Amino acid sequence: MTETADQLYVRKVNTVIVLDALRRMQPISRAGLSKKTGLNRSTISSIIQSLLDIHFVRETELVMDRVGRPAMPLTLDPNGGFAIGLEINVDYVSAILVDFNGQLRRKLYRSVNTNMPQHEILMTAIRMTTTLVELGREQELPFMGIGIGLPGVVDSHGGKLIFAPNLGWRDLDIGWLFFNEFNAPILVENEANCAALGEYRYGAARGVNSLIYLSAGIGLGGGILIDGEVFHGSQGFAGEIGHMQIQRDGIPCACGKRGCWEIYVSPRVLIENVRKSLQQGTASSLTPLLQRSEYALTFRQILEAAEHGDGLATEVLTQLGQDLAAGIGNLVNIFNPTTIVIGGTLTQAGTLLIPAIQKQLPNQVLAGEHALVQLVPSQLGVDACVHGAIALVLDAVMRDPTNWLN
Amino acid sequence: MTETADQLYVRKVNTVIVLDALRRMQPISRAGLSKKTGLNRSTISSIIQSLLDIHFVRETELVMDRVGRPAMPLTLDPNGGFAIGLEINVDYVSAILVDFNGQLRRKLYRSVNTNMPQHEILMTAIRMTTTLVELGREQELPFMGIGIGLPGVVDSHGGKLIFAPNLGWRDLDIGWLFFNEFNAPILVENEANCAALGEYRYGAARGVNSLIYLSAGIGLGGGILIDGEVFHGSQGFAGEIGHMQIQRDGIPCACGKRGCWEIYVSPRVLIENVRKSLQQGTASSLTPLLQRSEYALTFRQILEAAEHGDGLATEVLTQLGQDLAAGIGNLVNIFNPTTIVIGGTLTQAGTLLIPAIQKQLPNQVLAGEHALVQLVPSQLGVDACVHGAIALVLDAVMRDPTNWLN
DNA sequence: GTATAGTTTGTTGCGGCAACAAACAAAGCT
DNA sequence: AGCTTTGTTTGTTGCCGCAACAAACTATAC
Repeated sequence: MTETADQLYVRKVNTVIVLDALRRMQPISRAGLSKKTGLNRSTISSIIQSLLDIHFVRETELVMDRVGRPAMPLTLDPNGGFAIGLEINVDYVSAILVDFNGQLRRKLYRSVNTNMPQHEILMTAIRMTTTLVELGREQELPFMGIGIGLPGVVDSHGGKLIFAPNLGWRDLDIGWLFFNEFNAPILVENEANCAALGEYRYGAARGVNSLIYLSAGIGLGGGILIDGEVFHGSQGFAGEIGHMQIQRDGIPCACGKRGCWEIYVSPRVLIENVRKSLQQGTASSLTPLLQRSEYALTFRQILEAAEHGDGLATEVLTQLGQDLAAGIGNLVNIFNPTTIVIGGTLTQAGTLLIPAIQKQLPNQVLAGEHALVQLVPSQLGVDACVHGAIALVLDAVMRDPTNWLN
Repeated sequence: MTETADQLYVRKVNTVIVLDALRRMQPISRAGLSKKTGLNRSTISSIIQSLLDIHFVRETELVMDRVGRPAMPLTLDPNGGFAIGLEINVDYVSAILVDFNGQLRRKLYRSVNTNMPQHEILMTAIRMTTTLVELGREQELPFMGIGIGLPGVVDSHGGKLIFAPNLGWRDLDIGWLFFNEFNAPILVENEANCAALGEYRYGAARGVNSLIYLSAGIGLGGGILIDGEVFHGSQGFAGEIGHMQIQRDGIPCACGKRGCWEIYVSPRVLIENVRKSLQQGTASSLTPLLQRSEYALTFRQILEAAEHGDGLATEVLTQLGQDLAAGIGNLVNIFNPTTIVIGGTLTQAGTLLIPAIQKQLPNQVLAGEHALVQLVPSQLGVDACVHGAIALVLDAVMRDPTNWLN
């Protein structure tokens, strides 16, 4: 049974249109909103009045720069409420408090590791969230909800974590857990999807409503946005682009297949390969680093070596670029997105790799130059996920403000 | 500027809901519609009256099978209008006339070939369409539009063909051409997308609103439906799954890359491979066929040979199954669709290959058994495209009946 | 066989609500 | 003073939900 329409529905639709226009074009006057949305001035006035009543919108200072009666600019009211964005990842938990107008108010960060038992990590996350909730309450702001980003397969509709291989977690009803604790809307989403949403709302792909976020670190995750909405597939398992097979008889992957994309482009695997080459005696400026400590080699060091002309580093990174281009080409052929955001550890390689891949792409894509894709490095970095989590909460409120009116 | 809501919009939304419910559940009474949609009986009565007026709906015979006042069953009225579905392909042009209730009234088919100049093929298509339009007009039905399916990259928004490699056509404003000729709505779409829509509305995947249609013949095309809508990507180039690279150092493809999926699974390439093996003297029950004529070998013959236990045919088809499974696995990891429809020439291999692939898929998919995908052979065969073209037209009318009311 | 009760369908009139149009007040600019 | 633009007020229009009602049938008792 699809949602039927009546007067209440009309009001809701128009309120959402006004809120969205306001968010994107603030500050803007009632008359301006009327022009932008096509709604009558009197209608705008009425809707704005409802939004003023609940502190979703506030008036600022009259501006008298033109002929005619001066306009009263409106903005989203920071005092409308607050949302919390939370990311539980393999080596850290991060949480932020953001007000209704999208301003960051507080940020918390704690290191964790996979040796810690599940409940300890969860308790850490809950404590951090509690701190932020109390902070928001002190400022007398309504609490709008918590967005949670997790590194695994998520049933975002049911608010459950299905499987997080790198955490070693399985079948955890985290939505229920947090709802019991905080009694507010809880929105759970895959980490890469969150990051995609974050870059779309506040980062490198602002306003680009068809994008793919590549989250390369330990594995290779993908967040897909179509029409500004996270793409889940029919059961919520979409976006596992890291295990796209690009070499049928390739290197075995932990997933059981061979030649998965992530084996060729994951920074972790790349570091491993460099280490092996060094141990086999390949000459490189990186050799001393490895001798100093077993775990010294980082992706950044390899990058710097390449920038200084090191042969091994350059070779490995060139190969990485080609492997990245192959997979990205496949994605473009399949999705034809406007933008691809390179996130995770790979972001660091942005300036070095992106131009090379960008140049190579037309050869990888059937539509050639027609299918213009913009490759950009992540702008929010590790914060992309928590900001996306915030967007989950605020979007939900903006899309259905009914519960908040009156 | 998003579409704002007012009373007219309310009426439109509810009319669409009623039409859709009616299409799916006909015959159904006003009271039944009220229960199914949640709209009040009086509202349903009012909307149905408008639809009766324009012959979109008709009343049938009272049924008196239960207690209470007998119900008046309603159906879509075939006399509401007619649509034409057209497919211009490499070796044939096909056109059908269908009434508003989806009933096939007439079907035309003509062989063409790539030696014919573009304008001759177009004239053939226009003549066939003219015949059908006249037929519809004779029956005094309103003309609702023409859907056109083409084997190439299409700008469906602008109604233009961008590039059709197998036809050798490029930059053809076919929407404008047909609009000038017939002065009715013209909807242009890629052939595989049309077929996907056809199977979704009338064929093997009825009601499954997340599906991928694999159109394997000369190349390998893909039609993607998300939420029952054709997925175009940001510029309309999405769905080129045939040129997904599954073997980075694989066989060179006509597109310039190596190891594209379609080289491994296209029936045409498969036949070529069998022919080469035979010429190199591999023992097989197919050898006599090849000796009879250079062009005798068909996909069906290879299938039949395999069914009779021929070694070469079995080997080649087993390999095909594995290659299909690899690409399908990638697609499932990326899209997690409910259903994948195997169309084109490959349909014939359905009973032989599908069980094998289905069994192998959990190994190819990260979510394993969780991501349930149903593989089914095409039901409409070569007619899938024209039926999808019809759906394009009828869906457009059903989604915005405003122009037809009054 | 007839009368009465009960059920379901579809229609009608009314109230409420939201958007729109038009008229108007406010407050500046030229 | 006239013009321009903003925002409010008032009256109108159209649609949906609600509740009452008529219509038309079945069920059941006598």
